[in-house]
Amino acid sequence: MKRGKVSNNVIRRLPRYLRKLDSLAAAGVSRISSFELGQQLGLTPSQIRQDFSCFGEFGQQGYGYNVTALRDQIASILGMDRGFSAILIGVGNIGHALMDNFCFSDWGVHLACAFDIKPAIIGTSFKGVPIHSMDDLVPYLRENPVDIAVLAVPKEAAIPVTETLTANGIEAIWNFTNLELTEPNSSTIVENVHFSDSLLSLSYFVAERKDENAAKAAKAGKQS
Amino acid sequence: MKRGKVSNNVIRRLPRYLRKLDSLAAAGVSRISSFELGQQLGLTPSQIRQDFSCFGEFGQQGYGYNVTALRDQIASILGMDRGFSAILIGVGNIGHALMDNFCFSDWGVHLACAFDIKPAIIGTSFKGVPIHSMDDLVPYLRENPVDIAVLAVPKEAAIPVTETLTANGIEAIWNFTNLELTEPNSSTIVENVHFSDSLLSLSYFVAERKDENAAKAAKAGKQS
DNA sequence: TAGATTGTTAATCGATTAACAATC
DNA sequence: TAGATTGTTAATCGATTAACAATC
Repeated sequence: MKRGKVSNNVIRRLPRYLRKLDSLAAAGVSRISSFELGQQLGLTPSQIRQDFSCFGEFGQQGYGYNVTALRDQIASILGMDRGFSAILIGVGNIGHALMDNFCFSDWGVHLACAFDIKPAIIGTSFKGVPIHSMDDLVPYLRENPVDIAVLAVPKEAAIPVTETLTANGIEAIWNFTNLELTEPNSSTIVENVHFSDSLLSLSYFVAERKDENAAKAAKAGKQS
Repeated sequence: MKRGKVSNNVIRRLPRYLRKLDSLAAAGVSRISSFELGQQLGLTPSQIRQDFSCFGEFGQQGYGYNVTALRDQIASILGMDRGFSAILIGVGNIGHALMDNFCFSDWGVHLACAFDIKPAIIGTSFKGVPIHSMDDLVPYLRENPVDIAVLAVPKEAAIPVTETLTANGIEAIWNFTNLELTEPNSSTIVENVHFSDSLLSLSYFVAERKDENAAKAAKAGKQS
């Protein structure tokens, strides 16, 4: 597959394309043009065609794109067909919520097992995923190929656990702690899910909206 | 406060600045230059100064920035000092995890109460946050100012609940469902936390890394 | 065929980086 | 004061949009 230097912006749009195409397919739509797709996603047709052209030629002149074929191409670009394996570190609230609600297999990722320190849950399994002791983490990593570690431990444990993971060959971390794990010197791939960053962005937009409304009200008051 | 058209990129960096400044303050650092801050965040000093200059002049020539003063400025820009109120809709796994782990007040947001349909938890409270019946949602919205609705319901309920919220004056939604709520025609502010998008981006980078390594290995093999 | 729509090249726009006078 | 570092203007770089020949 063609995969020259692709910008981060493009990569971040791919999952949105995938979701949209999934829902189009579910709705029985079999073909779509970049124009129509752009309408539905709030993007320009040009941008959509540019984005796809980073990876190949998936459309047909005069016709557009086959929805399921395009979906499968994007799924493949995203690595969904590679059977990546993941382990979950930390079965607290957020870890448990992931095991319970988040269907890893929908996104082509196999959640092999989880690790925790709580004796009450060690040795049990949840939805078919066994929960091991943290003591077994290093031996496990030595014997099993793991592509992605899902980090959902309390923040006190984040740094030492991360060190253990990287020291034992983990190259990608899906980080649910509020800490910035990305170290400039490390080559580990880190994807952060920072709830607080997200909430604060929202808070910014709410504040902005309120200021605008207040300004409008003040102006209207002055005129009357 | 100065707040002309600020680009989305800048807004998304603000929470990172805040976190870094918080941790610098916690470490006892009282002043920092844009150069040093850039080093620690992987940004250029120019970009940092440009970003701040969207909102005012927070530094001092020859000195740099006072860490706590700058932190407070950014907190204010993000609306953390406005006492925004939030309600949580849906106390399932993810909703419960938020109530348990996520400290809304750390980010200046007051979580007033939660709503659910499960009789077993209606009327109880968790960590001081009362859980009401969904039947009480509309009356509640009529009588209480709510800035942000945190949407953590199962995806089947997402659309009708969203309609109820917007019909009753909610202007901002923090969306934890996997659905795209952003409708082009609606003026509601929506901030999505799409776990799947995040995982798929990570998956992309892992796939890319593996391809690179494979290409390197193939090349090395050919040479030997 | 004629109409539609792609993939790609060129033009525009916006964001990042560099440079520097102002000044603490 | 001299050195350091800001805020801002100018230059560069990259991403988005527009245009269009190719072609289904």
